[in-house]
Amino acid sequence: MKRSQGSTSFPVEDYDLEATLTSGQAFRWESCGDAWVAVVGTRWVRLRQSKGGIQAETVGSGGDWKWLSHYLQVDLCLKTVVDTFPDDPALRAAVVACGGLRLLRQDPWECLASFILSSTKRITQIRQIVDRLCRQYGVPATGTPEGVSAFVFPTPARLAQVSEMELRDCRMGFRARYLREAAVRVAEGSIRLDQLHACPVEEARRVLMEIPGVGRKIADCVLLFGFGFQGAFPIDVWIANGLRELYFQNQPVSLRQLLEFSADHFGPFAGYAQQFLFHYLRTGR
DNA sequence: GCCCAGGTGAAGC
DNA sequence: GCTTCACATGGG
Repeated sequence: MKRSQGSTSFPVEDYDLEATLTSGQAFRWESCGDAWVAVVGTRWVRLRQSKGGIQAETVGSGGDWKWLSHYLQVDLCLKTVVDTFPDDPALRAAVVACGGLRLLRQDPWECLASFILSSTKRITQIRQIVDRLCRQYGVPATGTPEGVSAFVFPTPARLAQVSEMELRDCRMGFRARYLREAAVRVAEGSIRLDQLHACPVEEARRVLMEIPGVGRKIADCVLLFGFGFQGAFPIDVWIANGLRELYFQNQPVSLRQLLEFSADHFGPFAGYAQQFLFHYLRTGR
C-alpha cells in the first residue's frame, strides 16, 4: 500500500537549521546526509535547509503543518530579537558567529524529562539515553516512510509504570529516580505542566523546582525551550565560565551574582542571548 | 586508565 | 549563604 508523501516549505530568513538543531536544546535530531531527521510530537519529520527557508517532509500530514511551524518558530523575526540585545563585545561576537541560531518550542514534558537526564552528561550521551528511552518505552511515530522505524518520546503515564531499575537499563544512572518521580507527579496530576504557560515565570519555575532532580538550571531550560519564557537564562558550566571570562575578567564570581547579572543585563530575550553565547562558547571560537 | 560532563541535594561550616 | 561531595556512565 502506497501512502501519499507530504512535504512543505517554510520561507524564513535568518534560520540556521544545523546550528539550531545541534545547539544542545533538543536531543533527538540526527544528521542524514544533507537532511535532519527526528520525531516531533508524535510525527516523524525530515528537514532540509533550502535557499529561502526550510523544507519539511513527513508522510500523510494532511496539509496542516502548524505543529511544525510552531516547533521551529519560523514566524519569529530574529532581527527584532537581536535588536533588543545589549551592545557588548561578547554578545556581538556570539551573534556574528552564530547568525541564524534559533530557539525551538518543544513539548514541555519531553523537555523536562530530557533535561532531567542531562545533568553531568555530555550532549552526545544525553542523546544516547533519550534514544534508548524512546525505543524502549515510546510508541511508534506516525508519518514514517516505509522501512523506517521511529518512536515517540514516552508519555509521563507510560514512564510512571516503569520501575527505577528498568529505567536504569537505559543507562541513565542516578537520574532514573528523578525521571520516574517526575513522570509519576505529572501523570497523577500533582504537577500540571499544561497550567504553567499561564503562570508568571517565577511561579512556573517554583513549581518545576519542586520536582526532585530539577534545580534552577534545569527549570530554566524547561521554561525557555519548552514553555517559551524568553527571559529565562539557564546557567550551566559553559555559560557560568563564559560569563566570568567575557564579562568579569575571570574573577571568581558566584552563581548567585551571575544570575543577578544575567537578569538585568540581557533584556527581554535573555534566553536567546544565552543560546547565542552557549553555542558560541562551545563551537564558535 | 583518567578525566569530566548543558546539575542537584545533602551535609558540613 | 558558600563549599564540598556523592551520584552512574561512557566518550575522548
